[in-house]
Amino acid sequence: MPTKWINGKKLIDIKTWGKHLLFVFANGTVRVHLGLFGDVLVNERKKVNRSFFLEFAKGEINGYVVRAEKLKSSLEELYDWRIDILHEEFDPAHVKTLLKKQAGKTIADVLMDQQLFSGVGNIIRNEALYRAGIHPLSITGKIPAAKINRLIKEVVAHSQLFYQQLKTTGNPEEFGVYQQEYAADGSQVTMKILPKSKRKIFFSEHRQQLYQ
DNA sequence: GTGAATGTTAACAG
DNA sequence: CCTGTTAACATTCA
Repeated sequence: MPTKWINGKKLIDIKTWGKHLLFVFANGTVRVHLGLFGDVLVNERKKVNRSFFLEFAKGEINGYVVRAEKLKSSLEELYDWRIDILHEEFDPAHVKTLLKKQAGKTIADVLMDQQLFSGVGNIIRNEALYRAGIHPLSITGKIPAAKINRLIKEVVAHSQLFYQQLKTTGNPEEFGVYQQEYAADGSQVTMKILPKSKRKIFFSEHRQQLYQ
């Protein structure tokens, strides 16, 4: 990534939007995405080459196996914080209006759509659906409103929990359904590989209702 | 050594 | 042109 434009500029702010990590400078913003294997370390280095770094008078930020690029437009233009599941501006009502346009898709696909639920990944998808009692292959438009409300609540609650666990212990606690043989309630877990994304979904036939 | 894993996107096929 | 599929990226752990 060309970094000349940052040289000598002051880092004003660090923001996040879903899985995007944003370093804000007066003359532009750098977006860093960790993908599957990425790491960002502060005042620490690994042996392998950094794919991104910021060096300050005191201290440095190092990115490994990350994609970094300068944003082509302003933050306001690119990011709507009403759909960022960990942001204070997260707006369930707004998300629900967006959901109406996705009525025909499965809820598993919709949950991973970063333009609806920015920040949801495969673990949170599986865990939130289990907690909400919704089968991942349910058709979004067929799910009762109360269940959708519950799901949105669980998405936020689980991502907050996940974040706290990673922050304190560095590891997620035991999952309720993800990569489990038996779910938290003791019921048998089924695993399926989604056709398009090839990602694995885990669910309990017993506890998660299929709406179709 | 093998395979799979918290993700996204470019390239390609039809 | 639109939709869907595959490959690529490159690391760590079991």
